[in-house]
Amino acid sequence: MQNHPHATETEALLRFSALSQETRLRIVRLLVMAGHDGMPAGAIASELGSSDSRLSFHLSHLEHAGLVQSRRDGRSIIYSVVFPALAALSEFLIHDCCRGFKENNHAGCQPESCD
Amino acid sequence: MQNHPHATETEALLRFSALSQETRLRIVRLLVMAGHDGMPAGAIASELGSSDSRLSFHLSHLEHAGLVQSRRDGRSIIYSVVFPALAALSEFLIHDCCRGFKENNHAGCQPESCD
DNA sequence: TCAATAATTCAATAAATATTGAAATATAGA
DNA sequence: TCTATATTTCAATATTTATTGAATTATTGA
Repeated sequence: MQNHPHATETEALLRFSALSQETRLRIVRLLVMAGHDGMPAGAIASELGSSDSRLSFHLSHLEHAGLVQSRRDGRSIIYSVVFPALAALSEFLIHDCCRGFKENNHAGCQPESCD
Repeated sequence: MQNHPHATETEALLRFSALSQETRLRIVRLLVMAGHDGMPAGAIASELGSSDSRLSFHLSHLEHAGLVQSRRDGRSIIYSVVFPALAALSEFLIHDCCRGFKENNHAGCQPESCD
């Protein structure tokens, strides 16, 4: 991963791009629910009704973007979500919210806070 | 906008897709900093060093996705960010975090919270 | 080692998205 | 009304991204 508390622009682009595809967005949401245990690729495929090769393509896309990680367990490859990457993504978006007037409250920046 | 506290999947896809382009991501970040005052299209274009027609294309893409809104002020069209749409996007991602065990703490779901 | 299971890779094709510059629309002020 | 300013629209082209199914790699247990 990274040292930075905020993702770089390139990372953020890669990650938003990864999330902008139906199957991949569903994978991430499924894995968020699965928590740190994760799920084997095959289970994700059958849950989402996708072919193995299609899933594999999307999983490696997500992994390349740093949004999910994988580990082998026997014949299965278990995928799980990288929570800090998701958190960094919202941070990146709301960075310096409203001209930085609320510098200590980025994550919670609300429209009414910006008056 | 919407009644739902969480964006629908279709909305989320549209929004992530809108954010997965360099110029558009920069526009959103610029507008987040500008706060509720917003910025005229031309000022955004010169700030980002983009042609007018390119900016216009990306701004209408963002507006269609519900991430920015526009109002006319004289000859200028002022764009500003739709903060609730940004907030709903992270909510959508982290929805039912870790099998919903932490149902009252979605936004703050951390990897170590999921054990 | 052999057969079965789990997942990935590859190449061809299909589909979606971005860029460019010229033309069009809308507003403001002289 | 005329001209300048601000922005959008359009069509052609270029680029990126997704899908499919067959072939490949890796692991397990008999």
